[in-house]
Amino acid sequence: MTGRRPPLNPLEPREGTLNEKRWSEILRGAAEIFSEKGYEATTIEDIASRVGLLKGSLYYYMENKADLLFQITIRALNQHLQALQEDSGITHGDAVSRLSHFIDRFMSEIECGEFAFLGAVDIDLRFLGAERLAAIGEARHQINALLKRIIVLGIAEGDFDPKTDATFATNSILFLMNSTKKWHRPSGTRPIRHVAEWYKRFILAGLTTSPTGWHE
Amino acid sequence: MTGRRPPLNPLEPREGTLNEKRWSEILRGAAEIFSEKGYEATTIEDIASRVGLLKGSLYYYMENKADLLFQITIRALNQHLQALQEDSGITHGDAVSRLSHFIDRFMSEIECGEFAFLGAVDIDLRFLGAERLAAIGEARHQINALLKRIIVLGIAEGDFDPKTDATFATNSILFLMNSTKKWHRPSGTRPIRHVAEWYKRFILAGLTTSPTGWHE
Amino acid sequence: MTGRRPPLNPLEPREGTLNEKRWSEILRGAAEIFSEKGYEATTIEDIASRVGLLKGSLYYYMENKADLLFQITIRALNQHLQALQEDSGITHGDAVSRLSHFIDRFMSEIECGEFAFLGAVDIDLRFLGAERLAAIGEARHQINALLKRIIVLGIAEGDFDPKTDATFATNSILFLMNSTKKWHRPSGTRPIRHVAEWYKRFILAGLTTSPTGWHE
Amino acid sequence: MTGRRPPLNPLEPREGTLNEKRWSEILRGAAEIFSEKGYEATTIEDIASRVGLLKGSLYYYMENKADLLFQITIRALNQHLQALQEDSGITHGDAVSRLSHFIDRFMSEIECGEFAFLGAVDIDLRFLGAERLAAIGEARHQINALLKRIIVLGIAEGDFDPKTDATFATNSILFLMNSTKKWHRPSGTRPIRHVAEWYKRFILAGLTTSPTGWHE
DNA sequence: AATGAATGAGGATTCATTCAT
DNA sequence: AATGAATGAATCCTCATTCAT
Repeated sequence: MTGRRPPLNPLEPREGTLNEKRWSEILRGAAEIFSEKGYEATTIEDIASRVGLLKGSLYYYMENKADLLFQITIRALNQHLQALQEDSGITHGDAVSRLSHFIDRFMSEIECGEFAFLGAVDIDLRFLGAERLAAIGEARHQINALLKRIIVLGIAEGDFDPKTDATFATNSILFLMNSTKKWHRPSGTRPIRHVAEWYKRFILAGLTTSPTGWHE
Repeated sequence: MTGRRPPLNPLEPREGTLNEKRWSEILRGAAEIFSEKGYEATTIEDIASRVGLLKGSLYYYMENKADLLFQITIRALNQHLQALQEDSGITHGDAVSRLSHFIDRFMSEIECGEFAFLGAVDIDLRFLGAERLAAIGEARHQINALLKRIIVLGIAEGDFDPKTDATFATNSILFLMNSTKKWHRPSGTRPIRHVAEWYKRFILAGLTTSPTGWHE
Repeated sequence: MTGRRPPLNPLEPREGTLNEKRWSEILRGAAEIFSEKGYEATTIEDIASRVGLLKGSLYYYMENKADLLFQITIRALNQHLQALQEDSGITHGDAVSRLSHFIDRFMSEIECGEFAFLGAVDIDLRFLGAERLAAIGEARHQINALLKRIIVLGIAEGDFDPKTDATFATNSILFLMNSTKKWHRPSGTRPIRHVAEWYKRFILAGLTTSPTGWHE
Repeated sequence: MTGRRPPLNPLEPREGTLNEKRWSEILRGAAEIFSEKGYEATTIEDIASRVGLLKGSLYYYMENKADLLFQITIRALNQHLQALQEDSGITHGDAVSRLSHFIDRFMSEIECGEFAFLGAVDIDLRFLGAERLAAIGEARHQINALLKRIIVLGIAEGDFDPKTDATFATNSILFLMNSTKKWHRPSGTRPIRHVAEWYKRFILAGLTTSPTGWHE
């Protein structure tokens, strides 16, 4: 319990120390503003006042601004990953069913995960150091790998077109879903749920072996 | 010829008056650096020195930094739009063929259009004023509408699943293609061309009426 | 016992009330860091953690940062002065012998006095208020006066060159010895002891009446 | 002629570019304030306003605050060194005469060199990077070596006590002279000139072979 | 005695922008 | 057309200090 601890491992999720609730509030507040105005355009003061603190006080909790960006991103990714890994519909059954569950779960995270709002903009991670970038890359990779395995499975099972490039497909699907917040403004008549349904139909049809091949 | 003109219409493409070649060089240089480091992280000095000028000298050509961002974006979009509109494969034939050509042309612009590199990052347009944002929105809308018309046509022709929401589909396809540069590092064995082929197969299969419906 | 007392006399050695051992530890720790990094570059947190306390806790013992600097300096000077005054070799005998003892004692304080390390750098006292500066000036003056008396005596006794300006000589000798730590890194082959021997020879020869005058 | 040049060689004396006169003014102003208040206590704004510029404008000339400290120090040392090297009285004749000239010249630099005032305080160089510290160390070493050669010569010639440790002697003499400004406040009756005379007598007597040895 | 939390006044540095030449 | 010089507002971060518990 010793004030801001020394710059130990820069990846340390910084748990268990300090007022953990405050820290979460700060991350949340920062994430909101980052997604509203972008990382660079966001001022430390912006964040502080959203949380009801003074500029300097934030430094009791964080190392620096980039720290915030990293913690937010890694938290969001990890929560996302965990949610996917814990969903038994994703880890059991045939590939078509798994993929369907994957899309559902992924979209529901995008809609109501703790850092849901982050999806609205690509936050620029270039401000992070190499080590931190790597940590984020790793988390992303895990999600990627999870999906890729499903696709490979589907090809093996004969449900997905064998000509499918699993890497292309994986990236396409992930970026497709991640782009949702950029164009979709949820409304009563077209909630995110509908988009998820559309994705399922579109993606599954796109991957599925066409009974009758098509031109080319 | 006449030095910097008064703050006319902020959308004015600023044609004629000034050394058009220089201006293009500047836009190009700026675009490169913007996509390398992001808009905010790019300094006027960065741009100036890439073009071989001194900071202050840039102001002979431009109004301000955001000006640059706008001009680059609008140019890129307009070129993109024009290329699509002038491609007769996109404006003639059945929807399946048109969409196929649309994807091809779009991807080839992404690969070798004047501002191709821009695709690698979402450049943040929040720095632009409302008026300029609107102009960009309009250009984007036109591309969007072009594609949407094809999809609506395909549904009418019975080639695309009638349950398809044209708006969802349009956005999906556009964002899908626009995300390419974010994950694809072109290499000898998997050039962008291959990705375009994949997109065509994936998207068309995704839209096409499944002869035998699928689960749900 | 009574927490931090009101801002009494800023020179008050703060005896009694508080845990004297802790206070000494703190002074010692602070002195070390001051001499390592300089006064300004040293943070309260640096000091606190060296003593195993938390930033805020230090204020239970001290008034403020400058307080620390003052207490350290005045302690060091007083110990120095006392050591010199209590050395009978310095207060008895002829001037040559007294000066020789003075140098020995002074150098041994520099080597192993409680605040020996302070000598390595001139600690900047400009952060102290006038009153405290005066107190330090007074302590220094006493040491100065002690030495000066010896020199005057030596001149009177005819051992030192009558043309000697006692003030110049006093300052020269004192600053000479005080500069030792700035250039001398003690090693097995040239311990501080050797430097002290050199000083004795050099200084005494420098002051002693030249049997045969020299040029000028 | 391109604005503040890139952080080339951090030792570059930064000559020939920019308004050289301004740069000198800035160095001079900074040096004055550094010696008045110390490096850390000096604000960039302090310096700027002494030169009649605004805070930010200083950065047109310098890299950062430490840059200033370095340039000042290295300039002062180099001027000092040059003055010593160009004085033929120092490079010709017997050691006694050379040393005498050395002291004279050195003291006159301290009195009226461009950065004379610097002598009043030991400026803390810990803020400089390793490379710069090394450059300064080198300059100091040259001065040191110059003096040391004279002393070695004197011993060889039989004028200086053969028991003299040339390193000890060199450092003593240099630090002795450098400490002058710390205690001497020039006045009509005791100008620096007198101190120089005293140093010559004291130092030469201190080094010279005592015709009749003394105790020990 | 000690701590965790907060404060707020600075201070260094950056940079878009201006403008006389 | 281009430049060198200057501006000044903005921003990140530091740190001595306070204080309720």
